[in-house]
Amino acid sequence: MLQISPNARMPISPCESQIVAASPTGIKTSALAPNDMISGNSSKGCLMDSTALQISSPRNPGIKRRKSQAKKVVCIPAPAAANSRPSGEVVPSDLWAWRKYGQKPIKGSPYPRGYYRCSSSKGCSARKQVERSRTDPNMLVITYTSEHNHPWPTQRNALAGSTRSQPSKNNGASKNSGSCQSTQKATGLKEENKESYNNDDMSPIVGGSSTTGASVKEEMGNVEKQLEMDDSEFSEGFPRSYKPAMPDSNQSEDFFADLGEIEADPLNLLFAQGFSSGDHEERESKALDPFSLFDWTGNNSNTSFGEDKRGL
DNA sequence: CGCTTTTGACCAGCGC
DNA sequence: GCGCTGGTCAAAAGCG
Ligand SMILES: [Zn+2]
Repeated sequence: MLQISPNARMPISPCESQIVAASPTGIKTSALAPNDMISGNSSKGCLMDSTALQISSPRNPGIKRRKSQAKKVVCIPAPAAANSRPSGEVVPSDLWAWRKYGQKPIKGSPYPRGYYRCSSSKGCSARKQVERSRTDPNMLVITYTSEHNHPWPTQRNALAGSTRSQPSKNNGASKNSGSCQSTQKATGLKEENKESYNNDDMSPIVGGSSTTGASVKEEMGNVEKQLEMDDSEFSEGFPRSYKPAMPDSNQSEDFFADLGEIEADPLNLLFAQGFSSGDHEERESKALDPFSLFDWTGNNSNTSFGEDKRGL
């Protein structure tokens, strides 16, 4: 599945320099406002993270991490433009299993935003929001919220699961609309090719920039409150000490939760691998090994990013 | 049979 | 108080 730049699209070099000086005042490093000024260019992935937001789960008001919600905004070049080639967009999300639980059009963006949740563990509160960059239709902005409380290997058996035919939608002719989209094995990440998603008054700038033309257009409203970030507690280190052997242990969960947020930034990994544009429906050759990943991760986080949460 | 995706409805929060 | 927006849940349907 993960092919390295199938379309002459060099292995994008993700600016994984998320450690941008998190100035508690004005970090306009474009680390937020995904639907606004993200992705200055459109050929490289940008990974910025750390965005403290004191938001308590709507459903569970009151229960919030001792720390603010850590958000990671990752901009990556979409494998396929929203109108480029209907081959099912598959983004090298992470190696985690995500289950889509919602999708809604976002004001200020012609593209909808998908809400994903970790399907690995029940207690895992890791969430992911995927939306196409407004300025760069070929750019996907993935916002990670919360962290996983379980080791990676939780990929479990994600077989089955499709449903690309709208249940109650006109065209009862049962067209071949969803001819054969294939089913992402590891629940990678896919996105439908929504054509013009006319929203309110914004013109569907679809197909604007195809690869690098990126004509960052202006924004309209809602770009005011954006300097409310003040967090510098990154937790990149992942307890590589863990081995794939704790599907869903409460203790582990608590444990993790306690140390706040840890993550192995699988993105890096995926970045390292390169991106792939949905080409075939039969991409299941996981070229990634949990072990490799782990090793990679551990090594990286432990060596490059340094670890603060070593207090386990 | 289990799991996933899809879509609408529901709810809370915020602004005015 | 109303309207808007964002986020989540729930039900239905399909696939392996
Ligand atoms: Zn998880």
